[in-house]
Amino acid sequence: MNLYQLRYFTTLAETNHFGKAAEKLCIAQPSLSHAIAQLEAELGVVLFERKNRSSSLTKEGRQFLSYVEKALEILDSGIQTMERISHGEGVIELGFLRTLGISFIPELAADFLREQKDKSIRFEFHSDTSQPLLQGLKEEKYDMVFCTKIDSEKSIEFIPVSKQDLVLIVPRAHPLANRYTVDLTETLPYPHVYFAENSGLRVVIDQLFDKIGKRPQIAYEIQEDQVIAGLVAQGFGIAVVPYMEELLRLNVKIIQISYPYWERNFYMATLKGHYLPPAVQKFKQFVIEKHSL
Amino acid sequence: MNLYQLRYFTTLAETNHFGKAAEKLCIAQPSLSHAIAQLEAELGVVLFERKNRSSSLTKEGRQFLSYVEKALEILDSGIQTMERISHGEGVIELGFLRTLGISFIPELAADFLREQKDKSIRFEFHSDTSQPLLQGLKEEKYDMVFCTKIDSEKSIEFIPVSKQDLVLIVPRAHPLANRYTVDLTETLPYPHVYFAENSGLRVVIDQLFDKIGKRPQIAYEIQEDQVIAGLVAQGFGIAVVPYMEELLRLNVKIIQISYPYWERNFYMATLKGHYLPPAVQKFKQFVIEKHSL
DNA sequence: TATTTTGATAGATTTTGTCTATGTCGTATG
DNA sequence: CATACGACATAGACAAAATCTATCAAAATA
Repeated sequence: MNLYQLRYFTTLAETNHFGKAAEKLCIAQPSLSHAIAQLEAELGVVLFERKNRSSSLTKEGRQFLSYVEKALEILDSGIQTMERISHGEGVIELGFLRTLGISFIPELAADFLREQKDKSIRFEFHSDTSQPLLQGLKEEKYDMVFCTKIDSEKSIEFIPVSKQDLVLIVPRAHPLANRYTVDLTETLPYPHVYFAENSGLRVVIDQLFDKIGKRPQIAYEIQEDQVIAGLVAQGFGIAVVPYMEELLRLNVKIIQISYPYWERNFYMATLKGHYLPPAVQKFKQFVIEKHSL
Repeated sequence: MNLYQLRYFTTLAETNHFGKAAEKLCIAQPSLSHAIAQLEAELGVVLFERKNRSSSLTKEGRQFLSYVEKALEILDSGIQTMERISHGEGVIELGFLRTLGISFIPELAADFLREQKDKSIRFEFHSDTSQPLLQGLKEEKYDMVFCTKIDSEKSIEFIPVSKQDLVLIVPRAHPLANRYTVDLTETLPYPHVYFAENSGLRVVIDQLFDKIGKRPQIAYEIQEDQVIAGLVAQGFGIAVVPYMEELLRLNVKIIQISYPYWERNFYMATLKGHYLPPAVQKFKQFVIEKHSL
């Protein structure tokens, strides 16, 4: 049994006429006769009543038709879906760090969509910390994630796309406010608004202070970097935070940290050697060409 | 696209290994590779991730698989149904006159089923009058009907299978009770229990009385011949009814009608030159061989 | 009875599914 | 580090089958 026979069958069932159906199918009439005869032989059932003026489905033919129509309908919608995907349509499951969700990812996605006029690509956005993101990537929950690098992951391809410095922010009226750079040791006399335990950056900043062998006084512990910045602006303390555009709009002074040096790199991560759906492949190419460092 | 490719696809999706799947499918491994490659080319989508140790479905592959599995399941159940029908299984839609439903049809069906040990043939029974039965036959509502003949129906094949006499029944204590035959004229002095207007036999018996130029006195009008017989047994009148076995068990005397002569023939009717499902064909053959007159 | 219509049949041709043999790539192994 | 092996792809030959054109047979129409 073959698909084309089933397609011929449904067409013939519509027209009830071998000649007309063959014409509709763009084949010769004997081909259709042959195909239907073969189908009937295989099923052991007569599907059409060949009458003098026209043909018509038998009882079994009608019964079989209902199965075939349903099956073909499902199959065709599957084929259609695949063809849409192959033409670049599709959903890109994007994972990223919360920090990147503020401006980098939205701008990147918007840029990409602007360039892809006719294609209908949708993004699904998922923010999390690096560990779960990479786990999700390996489980194919995400097509692509933007996060920090973990060197032990041999099966993942990392392409650098963005970096972020850590800066000190202080209220405008603070003693350190007119400095351009500071050594982290100089911040120790002042109470800090600090990242909370469960925040991704807590570990990083702890390590930074470990390099100078001291920990700061902690006035408040907060998860969100934006909240930290807000508290600093209101004079609740000083803080080490990743640089973000938003800081410029707040009532804080931004000061470079001269020592210890630290730079945080962000990477686009995909499974190494793994097939990427066309839409994802396009997006990856776009990021490499326009936004990689 | 071909059916076999879809079947290969589902098998490969189960094993995730070209070699193993090919073995399961009883084909060579390159054939499978070729078939899948062709499917992928046609859909424009990569369905399998070929990895070093084993293969696995891509995201699109999983999506397509769900469609294909559903479609094949429906198609296969359709094929199975057809194959069962071709092996003689099936439902026979049987239409017949109510009269025949008392003993003739049940006995015929039981005889047939007794002879068809392993086959699972079921009957659907529908009783009606001749006109609607033949109409239903032409509309393929019934596969076969048992009724009286209508000569104008050129598209229907009638095969005689049973006949039935009209007899006079009277209560045991009736003046006519010890007669063996009567002329219908002799029944006119006595009140009749008569078939109602909408009964199939009313016309027939009216015509019978028209032959002697008179109509009887009507005491009661009833549709069902068995109810008529019951009323006669209880002394409500006399009646002309078709002969049935049941009459022997009632408290009535059965008397032949010597004049006018009348005989009612019953026929098995099928659409002329029309394809019959195997189960129906078998039953028709059985009736012709064992029960036709 | 001749003609038209409809579908089946026959034989040639082309397509395509399947096979065997071999190649390539990447991983394990000595 | 080279070799062997496992897993899939590729190439070319062969066989099966789907399509075509031409023709036939049966039934209905004129």
